[in-house]
Amino acid sequence: MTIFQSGDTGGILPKVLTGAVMLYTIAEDGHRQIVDLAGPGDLLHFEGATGVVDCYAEALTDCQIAYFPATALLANSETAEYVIEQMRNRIALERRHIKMMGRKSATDRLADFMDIMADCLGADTDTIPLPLTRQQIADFTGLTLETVSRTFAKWEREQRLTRIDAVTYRRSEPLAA
Amino acid sequence: MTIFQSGDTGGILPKVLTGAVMLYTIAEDGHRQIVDLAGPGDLLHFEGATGVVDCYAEALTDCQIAYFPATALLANSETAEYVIEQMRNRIALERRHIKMMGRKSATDRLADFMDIMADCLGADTDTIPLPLTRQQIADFTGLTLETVSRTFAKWEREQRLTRIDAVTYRRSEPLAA
DNA sequence: CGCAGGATTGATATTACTCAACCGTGGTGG
DNA sequence: CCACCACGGTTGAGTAATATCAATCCTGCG
Repeated sequence: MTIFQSGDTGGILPKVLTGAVMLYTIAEDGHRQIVDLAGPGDLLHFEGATGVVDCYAEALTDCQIAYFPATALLANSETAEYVIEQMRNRIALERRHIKMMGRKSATDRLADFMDIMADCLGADTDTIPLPLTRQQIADFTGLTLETVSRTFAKWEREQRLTRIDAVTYRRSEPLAA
Repeated sequence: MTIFQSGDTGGILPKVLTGAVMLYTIAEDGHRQIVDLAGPGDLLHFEGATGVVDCYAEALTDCQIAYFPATALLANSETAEYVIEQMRNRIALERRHIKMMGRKSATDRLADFMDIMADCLGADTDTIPLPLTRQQIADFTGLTLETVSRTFAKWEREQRLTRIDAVTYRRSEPLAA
C-alpha cells in the first residue's frame, strides 16, 4: 500500500510500471492534501542521495514499481533527459492541479478533475478510470466528500456521466455546467 | 513587463537575477490563475528547443533577467545539476501552492500565502514583501479580491499585521486564526 | 482639476461545509 | 448460515462563509 513516507531518504527513484499512485501531504491540522497522481511511466520523486522526500506515496491500485539509483540515471545523458522530461511533466500536472483548484464552483473544479483523470489514467478521452474514494477525490480537489458525492449524483441524473463499473465512469457530454 | 507568453518557443532558459516574477495561465472562461512565483536565482521555465511554454511570465517589480541556452546548460554536469535543483524547487513550491489552495477557509489560505511569500521573497521571516495587487493575490489564492481585502483589513485591525510601506508588511503573530 | 486604477466597505444571495441519519456491501466470527 | 460490524457512499437540513454586485474612497498622474 504505502510506497514511501515523508522523511524517507532519496537516492533511489521509484518508477511506476503499472497501476496508479497518489502522493499526499498531511497538514499540521490533520488535513490530507493529495498533491500528485502518477501512472505508468511516471517517476514518483526526484531526490538524490542527499535529499529527503516530504510527502507520502500510496498505491491506488495494484502496482508494479521499479527502482533506479539516481546517480546512474543522471550520469547517462539519455536517461538524464528522461528524468528532466519527467520533471517537466510533474510541473505541468501540478499547474493543472493549481488551475483546477482556482475554480470557484465545485462543479467546475470536478469537471477539471475529470479532465485530469482522463489524461493521467484514461485510455480514451471519455472512459475515465477513477480508482479513488470520494474522500480521496475530496482531498485532491479541496472539496468535501459530500460535495463530491452530490456533484457526481447530479451528473448521473443529468445523464452526463454513467458508471461503467466500480472504478470506471463514462462521460457523454462536457461536464462543466 | 511581459517576459514571455504562452506559445513562445523554448530553448533559452530565463533566470531571475533581481526582482520578482509571476507565472500565470488564462482559462477559457477568462479566469487568470497565477501558478508560480519566482525570485532571484529562479529559472522561469525548462523548455528545450523542441518545447513550447504554456503560461505567461510577467514582472512584478523591476527585474533583471539573464538568458541561458538550454543545451549548453544541460551539457555541463555542474549546471545540469543546478537545473535539476531548480526543477525540484519548482515542484516543491507548486505543491505548497496546492496545499494552500486545499485550505477551506480564506483566512487559512491567506495565512499560508503569506508564509509562501515570506519564503519566496522575504528577507527575514516576518517582514514580507508583497509586490502584488489585491487582484493578483486573489488570482494566486483562488479567492476574490474583496475577500483578500477584508482579510487583510481584519488582520490589521487585530494588530497581527502592519503595513510598513506600499509593498511591505510585517506580521507580529501567527496569522492563522 | 479630473481621471483611472486599485482598494475598501456594505448588503445580499448563493454555495459549499457541517452535522447527522441512513443505505449497501463485504468480511468476520459466533 | 446468519448476525454483526466496518467502511464507503448517499442524502437531508441548516448554517456559515464567501462570491457577487455596487457604491465609495484614495492616490498618483496627466
